[in-house]
Amino acid sequence: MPELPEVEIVRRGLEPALQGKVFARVEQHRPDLRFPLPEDFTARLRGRKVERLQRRGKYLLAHLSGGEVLLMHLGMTGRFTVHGGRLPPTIKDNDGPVRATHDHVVFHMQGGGSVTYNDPRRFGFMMLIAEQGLDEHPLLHHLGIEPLGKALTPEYLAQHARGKKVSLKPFLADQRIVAGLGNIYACEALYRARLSPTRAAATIAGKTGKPNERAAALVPAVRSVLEDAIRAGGSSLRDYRHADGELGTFQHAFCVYDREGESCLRKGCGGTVRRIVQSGRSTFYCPKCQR
DNA sequence: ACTGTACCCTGTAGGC
DNA sequence: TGCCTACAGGGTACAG
Repeated sequence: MPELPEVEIVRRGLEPALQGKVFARVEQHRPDLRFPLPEDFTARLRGRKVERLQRRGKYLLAHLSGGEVLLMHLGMTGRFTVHGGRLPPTIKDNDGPVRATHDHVVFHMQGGGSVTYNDPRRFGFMMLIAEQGLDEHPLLHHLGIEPLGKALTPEYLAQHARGKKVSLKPFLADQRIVAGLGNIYACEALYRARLSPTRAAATIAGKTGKPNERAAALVPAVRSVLEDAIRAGGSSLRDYRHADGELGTFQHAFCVYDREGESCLRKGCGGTVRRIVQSGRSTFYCPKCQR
C-alpha cells in the first residue's frame, strides 16, 4: 500500500518516538511476517539505541547503536502506531493475549513510549542487517534513484528507457529505475505529464538515449505529485494511517486513480477516465488527454 | 535480457 | 443472511 509519500509520513511520525531512544522491550507475537523475523529478534533489539531513522524508496531503516540496521517494509497493509506514555502490557485472560488482531510486533522504548506494528496481510517484513555494506544488501542494491533528489532528470529517465518495450506505467513503478513510485503515484504522475501509460517506455528517449519533451515533462510531474502527496499527509484508502492514527488526505486530490468512468478533471478535456490492467495491476488514465 | 503471470495473505465490496 | 468472486497501495519467483 504505502508508496513513497506514505512511508515518508510514517518515518516523520516515528522519528520522535524512536530516534535517540533505546529499546526497553520488544514483543513479538508470531515467528514471521512475509519472511521469518530475525533470529533472536527481541533480544538483539533490547538495549540498542536508534541513532537515525531513514527512508530509502519504500523502505524504512532504523540505524542502531552497535552497527546494525533494522530494515522495515510495510508491504500493502503494514501500519505503525505510536502510543505516548505507557502501553499497558499485553494482558492474558482465559482466551489468551488481549490485543488488536494482527498486532505482530510492539517496540517498548525506554522512557515510556511504544510503537505497534500491525499488518493484516503480512506482506511487510523486518530484518536486522549490518550497517556496513548496507547499499549492497540484496534488498537495497537494485534500488533506483530517489525521485525527490537531484538524480531525477530527463537524462536519467531517458537513459534507462532507451530501447525498452515495457509500457511507461510499469516502467515508472519499477523500483530499479525510480525507488518509491507505486501504482497510485505512477498513474497520477503520468496524468500530470499528459502521457499515456500504454506508450512504450522507449518513446521518451531518442535512439541514442537522449531525452525528448516527454521525458522532460515526466520529471516535474513525478516530483510534484510526490511533494503534493507528502504535503497532504499521504493518501488513505483502506489501511493507511499516520503513526498517530490520523488519515492522509491526498486521495481527495487524485485525478485518475480509482476514478473509472468519471470525467477527466483537466479543463476543457471532456474525456472519461478508463481502467485497464497492466502487469496484473489497475491503471487509470484519460485516453483523451494522455497521449 | 526482457515480459507477463502466479503467488504470498487477509479483508472487503458487490453480485446473486 | 450467506456464498462466491474479484480486487486491494507491496515484491518475488518462475516460465516462456
